[in-house]
Amino acid sequence: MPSNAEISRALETVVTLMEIRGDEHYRVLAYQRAAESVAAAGSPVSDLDDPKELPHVGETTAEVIRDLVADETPDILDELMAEIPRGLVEVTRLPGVGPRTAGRLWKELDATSVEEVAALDASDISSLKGFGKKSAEKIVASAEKYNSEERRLLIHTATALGGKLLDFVRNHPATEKAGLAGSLRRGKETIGDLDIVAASGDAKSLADDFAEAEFVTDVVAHGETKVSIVVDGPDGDVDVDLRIVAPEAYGSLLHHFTGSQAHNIVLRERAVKMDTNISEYGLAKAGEDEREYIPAETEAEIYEKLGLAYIPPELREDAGELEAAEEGELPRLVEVGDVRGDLHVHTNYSDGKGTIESMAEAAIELGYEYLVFCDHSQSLRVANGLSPERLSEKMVEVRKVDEKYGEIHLLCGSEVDILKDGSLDYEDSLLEELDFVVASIHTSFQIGEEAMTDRILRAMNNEHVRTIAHPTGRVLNRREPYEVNVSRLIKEAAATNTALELNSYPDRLDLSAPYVREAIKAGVHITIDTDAHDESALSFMKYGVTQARRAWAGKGNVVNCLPWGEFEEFLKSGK
DNA sequence: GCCGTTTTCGGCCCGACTGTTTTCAGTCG
Repeated sequence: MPSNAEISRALETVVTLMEIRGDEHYRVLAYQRAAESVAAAGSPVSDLDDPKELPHVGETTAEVIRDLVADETPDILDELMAEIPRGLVEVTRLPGVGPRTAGRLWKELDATSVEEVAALDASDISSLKGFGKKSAEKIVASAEKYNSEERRLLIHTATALGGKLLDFVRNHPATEKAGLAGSLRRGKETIGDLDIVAASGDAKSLADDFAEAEFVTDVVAHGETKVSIVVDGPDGDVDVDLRIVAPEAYGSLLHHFTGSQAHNIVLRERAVKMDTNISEYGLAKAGEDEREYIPAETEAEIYEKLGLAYIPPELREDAGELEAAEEGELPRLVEVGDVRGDLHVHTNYSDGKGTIESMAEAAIELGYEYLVFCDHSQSLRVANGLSPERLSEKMVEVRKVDEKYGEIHLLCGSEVDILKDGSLDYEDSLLEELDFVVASIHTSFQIGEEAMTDRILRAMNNEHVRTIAHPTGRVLNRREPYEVNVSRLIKEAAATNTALELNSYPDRLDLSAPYVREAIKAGVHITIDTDAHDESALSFMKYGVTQARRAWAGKGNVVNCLPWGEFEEFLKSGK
């Protein structure tokens, strides 16, 4: 069954091919919005009775989605692919090349792929009407260095890089206020490019100095209020946009550049109905020729003027947040400060670097009330998994160290492997002695969706298993999730009172936010764990919390937000 | 192609920057 992401990507392909063909703008836009709706949907569209339940999906796009769900090629896609070379989709990804340009390169110069564009002579392109020498050379050069491997920044890398660039902007004498916006501020698990917004009475001097800063490797655009540059990231080029407005419009700009685009569009459509236009400069009375914007210094003013509760950045995806804000039904989102403990950390008993003491002391520093040590189980040799004997020894040591610290409760658990047949890597009698059991998969990934799903369901039905760690096994930028039916996992988790983990490691963040949202709707509890293998990784908790916020989670949905007394009850009461 | 607090037809968010242009189309977010 194709995932929402796969369905959305297929719709995006339809969009690009239609654009190249030159279809009517609003028809293309309709498919674009359908693609975004699918991507933002809180549960698999394959589970819906009718895709038309999604916003911006009508009868025509619903039929396309039905075909995609059934793994069939929709007529529109068949038709487009017969007409337009598929390779042109990739050509439109070249910087500065859009569907129009790609279409002309194909029709007038017979180039149907990035490779063929790279092989063109710049003079051939510049001989076409409307192209000059400069743009021709740019197109060929970007095709030559094009790398099809799209690597997005992981959230901790983007946070660090964005912080460094933001420091430069904040330290500039012309800057009054500045911040990070875009998908990083919305907390998306991976980030394509960085957006920085600034308030200044002297935009030009800030823009000029930013374009000439030492970290800049290329200047893509450089105007009075907007600068686009390229910097060196850990995995190659990273695009960065800086946008500057007057201080009194800072809230308007921050909102505009935080997005998402889809959120901004529905918000602005709402504003138009209220006779108001919204832009990065403020709010204006609709219909005026010369719009006079009344700037908003804070984002809150914008929502207030539209009769909406303030919508946190993590929710701005056009996924029902406007309706909830209107009804006053936005959840109070979980915060890092709500977290009382970490239920999944490793020590040097298995493959961690820290000791029981050093991890405990780091957890005390964070103000936690409890910490659960979950080292690997015996069959996971590569991670130095614990034999039953060593696990018993560890249990004794944890109890001993626990007495040493009055500030925190130390518990002994295990991250027990779910074996290929769904049985667990320790006997029940041993699991029973543990305070907390996390179960997860580290081997035999390729057994197919049916077998994988059954395997995990069986583990959930073990009375000692309290949560399933990194339930889909994805490693961002490195490994796709194994094939598994997450909706079935969620239903069984609800039925067996098993929690699901939101693993905070920046390259996992698994479960992903849309699934966590589905789980919460089904009444499943979430554990937000760091899976820390050393003391410093305990701080990854903030990334897990951010994803939980994107999933509309409040602290009531998160097991490890329980204060110690209630968590102790939770442990004792069993499943 | 989608959608409805004037509408089942006629609208559809808003603006910056570039290159090649004498007024704007294309791209991007």
